[in-house]
Amino acid sequence: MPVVPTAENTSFRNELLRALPADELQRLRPHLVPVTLVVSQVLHEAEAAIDEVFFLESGLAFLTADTRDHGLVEVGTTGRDGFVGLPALLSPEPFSVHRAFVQIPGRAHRLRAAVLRDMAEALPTLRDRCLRYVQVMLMQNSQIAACNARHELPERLARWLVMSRDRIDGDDLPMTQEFLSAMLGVRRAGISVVANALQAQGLIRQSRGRITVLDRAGLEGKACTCYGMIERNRARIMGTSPRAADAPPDVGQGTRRSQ
Amino acid sequence: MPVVPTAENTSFRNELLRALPADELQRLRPHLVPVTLVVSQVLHEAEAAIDEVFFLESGLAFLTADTRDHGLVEVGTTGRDGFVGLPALLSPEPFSVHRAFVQIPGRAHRLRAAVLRDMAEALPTLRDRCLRYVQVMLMQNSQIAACNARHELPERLARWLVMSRDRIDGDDLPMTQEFLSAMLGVRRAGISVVANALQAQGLIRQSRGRITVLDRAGLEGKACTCYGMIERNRARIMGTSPRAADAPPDVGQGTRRSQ
DNA sequence: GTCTTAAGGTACGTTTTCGGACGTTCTAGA
DNA sequence: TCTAGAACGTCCGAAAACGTACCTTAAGAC
Repeated sequence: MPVVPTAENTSFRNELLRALPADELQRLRPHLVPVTLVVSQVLHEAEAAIDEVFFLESGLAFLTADTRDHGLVEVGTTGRDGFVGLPALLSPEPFSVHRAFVQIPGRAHRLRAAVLRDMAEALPTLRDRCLRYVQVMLMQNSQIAACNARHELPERLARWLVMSRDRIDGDDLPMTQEFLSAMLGVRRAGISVVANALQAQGLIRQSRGRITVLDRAGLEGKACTCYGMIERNRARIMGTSPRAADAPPDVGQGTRRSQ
Repeated sequence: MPVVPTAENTSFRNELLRALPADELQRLRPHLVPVTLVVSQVLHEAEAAIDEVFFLESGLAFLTADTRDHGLVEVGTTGRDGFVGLPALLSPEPFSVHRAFVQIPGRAHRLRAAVLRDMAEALPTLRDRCLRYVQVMLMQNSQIAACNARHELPERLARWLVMSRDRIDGDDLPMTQEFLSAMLGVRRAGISVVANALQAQGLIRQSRGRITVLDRAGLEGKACTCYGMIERNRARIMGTSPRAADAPPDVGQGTRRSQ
């Protein structure tokens, strides 16, 4: 995704922060605290107040909803394409419905929720990018809802792997079958069978607690249509080009930045 | 449904509008166009621009996501507890990912998307209430995603009926089994079996194209935990009391707010 | 090197839902 | 009043996923 680096934004890899003009970044920067994200770190506990939000630079975080009787299920994924702590933008006493935790370690910029709220008030581009990301998450959540209701495990797993792979550097996904089964809301044994099928086709390679994507395009071919829906809509909402390997050079939507 | 809108009867039934102070309402009112919502009316087409948003006064609208290969699935429900057209608040060229349509006829106030955007800029309470509702939809979407992945049809249908019932006047839900099956993403035959079981237990009564809730509390008892999660979180986000049967007083037909 | 344990492969019967079909009943319109 | 079609109840075999269990294997601790 070629974004021309300027003197101000070169240090950021987060896609929301990279989109900010120099003056906004200057206002925001003093409040950003660089932090390291470690595996299993909980960014927000479910049904707890949100004091700080996180703009990811690398690594991957998952949001899970609780069913009470049947464990947690993944409802959203955030990498450096967004930030964790959407409610900070949406209400004055923000609290997280979901549990947000780190699965793939990395770095982030931490920011007090109240500061983000104030800053979004003052900085139009920041607000625009963040609210667009809210819309992305709305879309992602609901597509996952439809996907969970309609599509079968092989397609869902493939979609999930591609989406995760898209949001990180490299092809290694450090996650166990146990973890995948929890995220998709199925049995571990089911993941085992499907993952072996994908491996037999040469699309992934499994080792213990790690899955390596060998053929991203092939894997995308196995994924359900939801992958394409999510990526296309995400690109349209954010005003960027889709990630898909075979994507045509999409004629930019309104607020396409120069490149 | 004879509602007589006298010139003085300007009080709103929409919960977002009811929460506005007099001055904000006065600013907003000239832009509100009262409209009638008829069955099957499409408020927003999927993947199309949003020109107008709708604050429902009565009736019920559903949002559906498209799976491409397996039809539409319900991902959200809006009655007079909210408004249809969230993206109007989130981006300058709003477009709807979902198809939004009317299932239960009623009335609404129509508003140009651009006007809502401008008004939300100027009117703090309006913005607050609407953004809170965005958070409610985020929460609702993701709980439905988890529910679709984990819970079985009987519980999901019960939840769905109670949630719909909560958002309208009375106990009659004008919808066919065919429709219900599409919303929940299952076969019609499955709905038939489960609905008959609920009827045998005296919780609902079915006629052609209509389901009457006979025992709301009993039906809630059959619903999965997601009902409680959604209602509790909705109340917390909006700052109102939960709708549940055992809730404290001030809950009659929906949540009454005084200003 | 050994030991411990988490991670993963596989198998069993069972339950749920599927896809499809057919017949019945009610309702709207000719 | 009659009729076509929508709405619904029911049934079938098939497929998917379930819950559970047992065993093997690899990685890390000592």
